[in-house]
This record gives sequence, structure tokens and C-alpha cells, in this order.
Amino acid sequence: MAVETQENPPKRTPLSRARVLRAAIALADARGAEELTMRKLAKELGVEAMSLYNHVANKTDLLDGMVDIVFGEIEAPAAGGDWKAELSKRAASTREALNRHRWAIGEMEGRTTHGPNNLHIHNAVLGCLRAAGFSIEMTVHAMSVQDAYIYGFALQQSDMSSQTPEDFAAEAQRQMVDYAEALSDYPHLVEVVGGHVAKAGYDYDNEFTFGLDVILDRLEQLLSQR
Amino acid sequence: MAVETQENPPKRTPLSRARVLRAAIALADARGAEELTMRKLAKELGVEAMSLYNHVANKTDLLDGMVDIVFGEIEAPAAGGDWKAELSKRAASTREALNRHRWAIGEMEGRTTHGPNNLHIHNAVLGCLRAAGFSIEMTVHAMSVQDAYIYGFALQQSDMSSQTPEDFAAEAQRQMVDYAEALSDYPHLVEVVGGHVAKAGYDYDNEFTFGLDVILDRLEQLLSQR
DNA sequence: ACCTGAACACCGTTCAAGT
DNA sequence: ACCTGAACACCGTTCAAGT
Repeated sequence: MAVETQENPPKRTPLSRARVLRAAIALADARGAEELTMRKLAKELGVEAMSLYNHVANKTDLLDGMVDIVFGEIEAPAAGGDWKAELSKRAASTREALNRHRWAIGEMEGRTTHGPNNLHIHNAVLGCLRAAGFSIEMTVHAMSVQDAYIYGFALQQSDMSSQTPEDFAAEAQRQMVDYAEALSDYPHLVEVVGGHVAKAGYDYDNEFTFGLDVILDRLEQLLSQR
Repeated sequence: MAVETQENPPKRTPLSRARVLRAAIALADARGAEELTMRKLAKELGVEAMSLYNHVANKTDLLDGMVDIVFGEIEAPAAGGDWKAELSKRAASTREALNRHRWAIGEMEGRTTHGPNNLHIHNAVLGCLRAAGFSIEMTVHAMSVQDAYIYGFALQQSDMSSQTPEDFAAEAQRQMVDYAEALSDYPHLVEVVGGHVAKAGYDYDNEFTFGLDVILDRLEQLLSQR
């Protein structure tokens, strides 16, 4: 009875910038940054590569849009509450967003254009620090050190193949074997990586929290010193 | 009299892996990572692209070799001396190496193979921390937080167009103008970036040292707490 | 042993042409 | 207004052929 009375091909919903960006993120999430090409993205959308140019100016514009969507997934810190707790939440949610979208870390910093979600987050971090009582100079310092740490940590993790402590332990063991002939040159790698990490593994969450607390605790001291 | 008695073309010194790597670094330093292609590198060496494959297995192998040369430019910390001073020196020399070779930051972390210079540096950092009295667990933490910060800071700087405080101030001013319609949404950006950075600029060296000291000072406290 | 020409399977992007 | 085919100027890499 009421079967497809129209043309057959799955009634392609029309393209739009939002749909292009969403598909691009899904593709990059699933297959990595280097697999995100205009041609493959178009195929995913059931269209030719050239059609994309009706909705994004070029690949840079595409990436700008994708990056700002990732910034939109970061939880902005509130001003006036427990500033350390707020900034920890923001750091954790940045890390989670970058874990969901591993292609993003290489693209978030240093873009020449900043989307509204990017501006929103940075405005909120500055506001939180100012409300906590940091001077303007110290606020700049404090945001710098946190951002460097958060992105640097994500960078290290993003291109590490092993993600669970167990994977990491196994990988550490494998490396010890691979470099066996040279190990006498690297006694401390043997002790720490071979003797500890290869057994206990490496827990990214713990590690991240430790380092973030190092930074926040010291900032708190500097704040109360005047 | 004794002019070129041989064939004319500038007596091409024969290719070698070292020469290929050196030329690749020079090219990437001068023109950026995306300009480093096998074809352009070959042209630089007065040869066809395919000749390169006699000296490097492929482009990944080329980058592995380049990266380990950059690691070789980092000053290893000594064990047994003033550990904070040693680690500061190592951090500064890492930053300098990454500033000389801006293409490298995206390539240093997360390679699947580690060159000898990489292993040497990390072994030395671990040895320095162990000699300072950190437990094995704390040594892992301490290296993690430092590396994340150092690479994260370099990442932020590497893709920032303005490098001097004055450039940065000018750029901050320009951005304030660009985003003028939306500025009422971002009061803290206006205060901190528009009011302070746009005037005082942003000094990467100061900023880097501040953040590194935050980390090292807190690590020192944790060390003396037991 | 080392170098090369031609080729393959890709890229991003432009442009004129279709609907 | 939106989509497409053909084309351009590139990529990394393989392979058979030259010296």
C-alpha cells in the first residue's frame, strides 16, 4: 500500500551548515583527523565534495565550526562560588570533551578566529578568577598555567595508543623488551617504567587530577599571601 | 686555469640519511610543517622525490628522525645537584628547541617509536627527580605534570601569530575591535584582555617561568612534607 | 647501489554547467 | 539556490627501468 511513492534514494534531508558540521565531527571522532577529507565527508552525506562548499567556505572554516562545537561541550565555571571546585570541573570537562574528540586537540589552540563558545568559556574562567580575588596580572598567569597544563595533558594522552592502566602496563612491558639492548644506558627508565609503570599501569584520571591540584593549590597559596 | 674540470652541476654531495634529515628540518623550520613534502624536500636537495626512499623508509620514518634530532637539542638535567634549577634548565631548553622548530610540537608526543635522544632526556629527568628524593610514584607524577605543562605551553605559543609582547598587545586590540558587537557578552575578556593585555602585552618568557615555578614550588613542598 | 619516469590512488578547490 | 562533472595543481608511494 503506502510504499515510497516518491523517488527512492533515502529522501535526502537537505544539506545545511549544521548538518555538515555534525557529520564532520562524527567522521573525525570515528576515524581520526587525517580521514576527514572533503571527499569522504561528502560521501558520508550522500553528496559530491563540491556541494559542501555551499555551506562552508573551505576546510579551515569547516574546522573552525567543528572546534567551536567542542568548546560548547565544556562546562563554564561559575563566578563567586568555590573557585577551585569550579575550575576543577571546567578542567575535567575540557579533558572529557577532548577525549571524546581526539582530533580536536591539534586544532583548538591558535586558530585565528574564535567562535562564541570559545569566548564564552574563556570569559567565564577569567570571571571566576577575578571573583576569587586574583589581580588582573595574576588572573592572566593563572589562566595561562591551567590552559597549558590541560591542553598539554590532553596532547600527551591523545597520541598515546594505550588508554587504560592495564594497556599502559602492557605497553610499558613491550617497550622494555623492544629497547632491551640499550637498557643499560637508561637505568632510571628501567626502574620507573620497567619496575613500576609496567606493573601498576598509568591512570590518566589520577595523573591529571594530581597535576591540576599541584597548580590550583599553589595558586591558592599565592592568592592568600596577599 | 683550474676551473671546474668535472661536470658542472654543483658537484652534488651524495645523499645520506643525515643529509636528508638535516634538509628536512631546515625546510620545516623555514616554511612550516605543511610545506614539508617529499617532493619539495627532494627539490631542495636537487634530486627527485623517489630518491629519498633510498634513505628513509617513508614520511613517518623521516619525521621520527627529525624529532629525535630535536630531542638531542634539549639539555638533560643533572642528578644530585639543585634539582629545581636543573629541571628549570631542562624546561627552558625544551621550550627553546620547540621555538626553533615549531613544526615539532605536533610530532614529539605520541610517536610509536622513541629515538635515543628522547630516551636519554626522559631517563635524565627521572634520575634527577629520584636523586632529589621523590618516591617512584611521585616521580611519575612530577614528570607528568612538568611535561604536560611544557608541551602545552609550547602548543599555545606555537600557533599564536604574535610572539613579542608588543605584537600581542596589538593583536589583542585588533580582536577587541573584531568582536566589538559581542563584547557586552564577555565583560571579563574586555577587562583582562582589552584593559590589560592590550596595553601591557604578553611576555611568553615571564609567563612560562611563572607557571613552571608554580609547579616546581608545589612539588618541593610535597617533597619536604615527607 | 643509487637514482629516475611514469603511474596510481589520493588531496583541496575552482569553474562552468546543469536543475 | 543548490548541486555536479570535469579539471587543476598538488600529495605519498610503488615499480620497473636505467646507470
